[in-house]
Amino acid sequence: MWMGGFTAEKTKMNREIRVRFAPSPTGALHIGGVRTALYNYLFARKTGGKFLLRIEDTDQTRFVPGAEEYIKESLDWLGISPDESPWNPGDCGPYRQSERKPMYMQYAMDLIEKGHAYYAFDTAEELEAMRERLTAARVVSPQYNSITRTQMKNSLTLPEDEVKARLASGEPYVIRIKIPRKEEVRLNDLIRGWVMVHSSTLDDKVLMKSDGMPTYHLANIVDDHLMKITHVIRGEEWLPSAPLHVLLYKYFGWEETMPQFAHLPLLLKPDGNGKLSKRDADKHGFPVFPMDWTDPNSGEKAMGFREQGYLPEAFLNFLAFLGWNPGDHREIFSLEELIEAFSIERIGKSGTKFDINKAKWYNEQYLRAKSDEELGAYLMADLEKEGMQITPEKAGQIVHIMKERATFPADLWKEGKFMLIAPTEFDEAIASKKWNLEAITVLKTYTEKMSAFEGDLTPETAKSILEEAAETNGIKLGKVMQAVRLAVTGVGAGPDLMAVFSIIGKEELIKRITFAIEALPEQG
RNA sequence: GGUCGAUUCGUCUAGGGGUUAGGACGCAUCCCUUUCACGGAUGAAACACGGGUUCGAUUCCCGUAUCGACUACCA
Repeated sequence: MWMGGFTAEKTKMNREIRVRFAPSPTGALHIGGVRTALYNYLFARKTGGKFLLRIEDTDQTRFVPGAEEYIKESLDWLGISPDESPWNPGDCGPYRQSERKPMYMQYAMDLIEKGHAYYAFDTAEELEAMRERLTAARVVSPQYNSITRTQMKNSLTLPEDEVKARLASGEPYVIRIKIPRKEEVRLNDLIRGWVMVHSSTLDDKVLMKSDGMPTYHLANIVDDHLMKITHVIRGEEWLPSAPLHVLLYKYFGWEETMPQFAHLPLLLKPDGNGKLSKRDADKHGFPVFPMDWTDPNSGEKAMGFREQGYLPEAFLNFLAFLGWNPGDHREIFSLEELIEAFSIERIGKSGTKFDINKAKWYNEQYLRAKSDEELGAYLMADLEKEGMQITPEKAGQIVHIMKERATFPADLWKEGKFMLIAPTEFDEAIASKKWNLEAITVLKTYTEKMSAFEGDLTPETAKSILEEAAETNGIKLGKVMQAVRLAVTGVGAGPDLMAVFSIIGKEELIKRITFAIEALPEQG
């Protein structure tokens, strides 16, 4: 007896840590779900445990084809693939609840035998009538509970013979949990501390549906137990039903191995209030899903972070900091560093508003850290789509001067195309201010000197020739620089001009300048 | 309505009985520079309110307000 508590603790502590991510395949995986998966993954890696994925598809009416593949691909893209899953099963399969269907009824029956659950035969209409009656009587929360169940059609009110007859006749029924009238239910949440709820505020939730499938409540307890889950890390929206789950563990006699709970703060809209939704994405023009998604039923499209040009490591870093921080001032974390620094204790309690600016900033940081070779490959791929080709060397040179000003890989081409395609139009505001006789004179001299130049056009040689051209005409280089840029690029802003010249090359440079002088009328 | 939860700059947050309340994003100014960007520097910007407890509260307690989640044979 005196050792009881000790052994229980010991048993608990010696168990291998196992956590799970349990999404429903009802559509694209929401960013909040991705964060939940990430925290589960980090916790498992940090503790040397296992990260499993279980598909919660007990609602067959909400099944969406492709959703499961979407979940898998999203996690793979981010590099946080589960150790055990439907497509990579371990010893606790199956990993789809629909495939576990035969397992649940015996547990529901166990509860009935113990007197913690009962059959109910009420139709949807009868339930609706009950709610209306209660609402009319100004009952604060109309629900199927210890009081109202005495007036409903269930195995608690019906004679035993009739219950048997109804069951035998194949009449549809559900199995409900019998919530005790007076009991304090408490749980120690890893993030929120002690949460206490009185059982009188709970209702007799359905455990087995009339289609023979369990509800989430039954299935998640049975499966977590069978899959030896030690920690349930999930969204805050589950907090209100957590006491029900605690009660179920107790009634099954599984208290000793009941997982610890950690309810994550919600991801909120960037403006106003409320949970982040697809509507916000459409409204603000940023994604809330990891990847593009087209709903197979409605045809509705949603954009993804991946297709928008977010790098997986940047997205991951951003996501990790939505509700968690390492406690110091570091901001940039690789997946390995996140694992090293992660702890549930440092997850915040309050909801987190979604700020796409921060996501962009992270992307810029990671983009700049990439090598010219890697980014050059991006650029070459983009160019190929346009039917153009350049050497890896040239691609490397271009991205080298472009990456400081890009947010997404696609910007490399979008913002840098002027280096491969000559301008046909010129920024009028710059032209009217800077395109004058002095500039034209210098540019003419420059093309002459450039034609005569034999050798490597490096940023340095390009510059010294330009300086000579200005000096020859007794003009200060700074005065005409903007015009020179305009002539070659068509615009007034961009990366270091001499580096651009070196990339463009001598022949093209002369062509562009000559064209500009012909095309642009001299201003005052 | 009920139950549960949350509340530090605009946003993400650190901190915690005595601090000039720290950092990051964004914003502004300046520097660098041939422009823009990068980078650097500087600046504006916060403890929801009211009561306690205390020598002292942003920090602890209690209320209030606000916001949110949940309240299905959905998860």
